[in-house]
Amino acid sequence: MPELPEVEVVRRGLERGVAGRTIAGVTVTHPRAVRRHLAGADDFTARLAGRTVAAVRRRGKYLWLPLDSGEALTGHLGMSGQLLVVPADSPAQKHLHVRLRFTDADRPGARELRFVDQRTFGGLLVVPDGDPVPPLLAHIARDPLDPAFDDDAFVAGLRRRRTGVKRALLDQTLVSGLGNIYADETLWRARLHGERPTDLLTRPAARRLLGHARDVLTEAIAAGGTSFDALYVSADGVSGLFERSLDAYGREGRPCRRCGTPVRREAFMNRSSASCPRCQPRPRPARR
DNA sequence: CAGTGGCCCTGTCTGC
DNA sequence: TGCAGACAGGGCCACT
Repeated sequence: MPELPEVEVVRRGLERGVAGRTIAGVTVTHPRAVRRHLAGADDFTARLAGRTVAAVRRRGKYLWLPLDSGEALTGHLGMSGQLLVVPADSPAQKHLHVRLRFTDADRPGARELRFVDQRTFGGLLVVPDGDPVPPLLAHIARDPLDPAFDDDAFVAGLRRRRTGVKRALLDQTLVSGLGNIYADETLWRARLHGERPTDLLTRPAARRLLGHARDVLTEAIAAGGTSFDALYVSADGVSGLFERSLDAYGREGRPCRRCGTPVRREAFMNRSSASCPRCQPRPRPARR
């Protein structure tokens, strides 16, 4: 479940592995992987051949590779997507969908870029680049680790909404990078139930919430991300170690690390939320 | 217009 | 043993 920390770890791996290299050719073996490239797989391939990767950038959970053509190879990992930099002669992964070979492919030990995705929620496409982001991503808010993130605008935007705080944290147009794991972790640290109404949060509480989000994202990056299974690995195939630091997510029934009360699990938006019943009491039903 | 819910996918696990 | 169903869930879009 790649969220900001996992995507950032992948970005760093790609920066080391493919920045500055020139694409020799591309093979799409599963058309669904490029379904968001509306002009089709052939057009996708044609726009990449011969282009040099200038950099590797990220906003929220999106990655993009600016090219020397003024376009950008853009990708989202969805739930199970992987971008791997592996030896060009290594065996194909089970769910290998796209391969990018580089112009140094004839050199011994040459590595290529592979997009592997079991659940096919992720995908790649080529779009016009832009500053600070491709227009395609203009609706994605900055993430809390972005130096240009506007804390005051976040606090105001959060309190202006009329919804639950977890929904707001997951809304990538308000703040990007958080998914179910890090939203639950942020709420646990902030001692807030996810259904607390956003418009009733005080400014200091909203600011503390943001601080906790920043902390958990930063710590998770340092740990290499969270890997529950083999579905998330870095570009070099390494699993992250943050799972052992999780306080809420995936800890249903186990004692809260703060107060010992068993962590609860509740249905939420066709998925689930984990929280401490004592540290994070449900809001009173009566409101307004 | 903001908020909400459905849908897309496949592998793994659980229950009957 | 086998099969059906639940579950994992980010982003987009339709609907209210």
